[in-house]
Amino acid sequence: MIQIDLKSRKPIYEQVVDGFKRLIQTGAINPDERVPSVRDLAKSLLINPNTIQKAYRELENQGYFYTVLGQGSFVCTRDAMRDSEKLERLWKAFKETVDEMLFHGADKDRMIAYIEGMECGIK
Amino acid sequence: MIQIDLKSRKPIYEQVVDGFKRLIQTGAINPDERVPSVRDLAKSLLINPNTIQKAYRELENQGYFYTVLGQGSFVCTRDAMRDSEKLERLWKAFKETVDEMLFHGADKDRMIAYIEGMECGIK
Amino acid sequence: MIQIDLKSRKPIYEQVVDGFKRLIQTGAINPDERVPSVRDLAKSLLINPNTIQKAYRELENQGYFYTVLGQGSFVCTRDAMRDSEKLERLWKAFKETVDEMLFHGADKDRMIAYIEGMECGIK
Amino acid sequence: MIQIDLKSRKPIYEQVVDGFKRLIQTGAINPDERVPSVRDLAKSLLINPNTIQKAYRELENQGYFYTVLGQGSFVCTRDAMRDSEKLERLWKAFKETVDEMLFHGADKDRMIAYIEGMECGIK
DNA sequence: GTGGTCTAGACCACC
DNA sequence: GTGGTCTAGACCACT
Repeated sequence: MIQIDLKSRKPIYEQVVDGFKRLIQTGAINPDERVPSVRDLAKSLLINPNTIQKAYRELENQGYFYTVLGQGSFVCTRDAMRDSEKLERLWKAFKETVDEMLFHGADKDRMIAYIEGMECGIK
Repeated sequence: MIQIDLKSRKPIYEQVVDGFKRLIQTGAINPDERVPSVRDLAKSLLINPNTIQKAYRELENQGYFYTVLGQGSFVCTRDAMRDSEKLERLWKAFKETVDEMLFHGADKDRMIAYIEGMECGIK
Repeated sequence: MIQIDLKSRKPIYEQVVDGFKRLIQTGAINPDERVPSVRDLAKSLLINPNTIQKAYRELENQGYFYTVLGQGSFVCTRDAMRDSEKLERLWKAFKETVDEMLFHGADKDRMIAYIEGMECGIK
Repeated sequence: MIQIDLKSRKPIYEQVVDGFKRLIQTGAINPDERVPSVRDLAKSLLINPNTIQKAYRELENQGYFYTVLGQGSFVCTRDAMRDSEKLERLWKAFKETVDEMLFHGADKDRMIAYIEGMECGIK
């Protein structure tokens, strides 16, 4: 389900976080769906459970997961994830990236095409 | 010239790197123009010279600066900066950001408008 | 009768305990009234009976319930609930909360108004 | 500076968090003041550094601390701490505590007197 | 079974 | 020197 690159400079727990965000965004896992237990995922990824727990905690802080004690972790519903502060940060990153791409000669039309071609995520 | 936010989680040397990229992209400094010496910049930003040194080395590696021994550092010409590998990384970042923004309900039109409104740089 | 939020970080058994305290304080259930059996409540709340059992034991320990073997659990009379130790704990929690609220700019008058507006319970 | 009760049921890292909140609220430490390094505090409290780090990270998430890489952690300015969501949670806790206190016969006037006697924290 | 806490100790990046 | 990451393994609370 999730790919980890041990050689990457990105911390493992962040890779796990980003991996789950992706799965959620693409609809591969749905709201209120249960995610693997900390121990199970740790075992299947050959990673220390503490590292997974850190990732899960981060996902909880960022509003993607919620936890039921003794039962496991679950994906939040989409409205629980709304967060204007988060969008603001994304806008900043978006602008910086776009600026740099255009400076290096990236194709505007291709960029726009990508945006237009994406599903909005709302089904 | 360059703003440093000590409270940011972004390493200072990265802030310096990004700051120079921005100055170059906006045309605030031009190809073959001389940039401040490591010591001077360090003094004016109240930052350890080692940190500036690291930033300059990074800018050299990324093709933005070149150094003439005994003379200082200079901004590269634009063709020297072309780098398909860099563009590829930017595309990846662009797609990830766009995906996450759309998932969180960002406005497509506003994103496209931003891209269209930007100057393409010097042609 | 009692609302359980599985997503809350508060343990379920604590939510049950607090729920009963609330029912007792508001007068929704009265001294010597019988409360549902462990099994019944577990079934109606869709919760493991062990969890309810733990909640009832806690309510007994805190002086809110008493149990008659073979007959079920009942609400204690109010005098049985007096407990200076408990009040002391509440005072500590009260002070801590008030301090933090004031620090974060909460409105004193609104706080006082709330206290004044509350019924003192049965005298 | 901070008292830890190893016997308490409250996790150590939470005790550290609450301890610092208290120091900040009482003005014992001030905005932009540096707090002890993770290692130093761990050594002086005879606690594992990881536990302290967890506490510091929590304080950062809650908006009380900020961190400068390689320099240490610092207390945030008061306006950085404003957070309506936090105040809402505190109000809920306040009401619950007040209700239970009144039910158990606590003295309204003493409660009000406590609130009125407190400094607002704004100096 | 689940997640949560804590320890001991290693290694890295940043300043 | 600073904080950040990761591991290995123990113990506890909740369901």
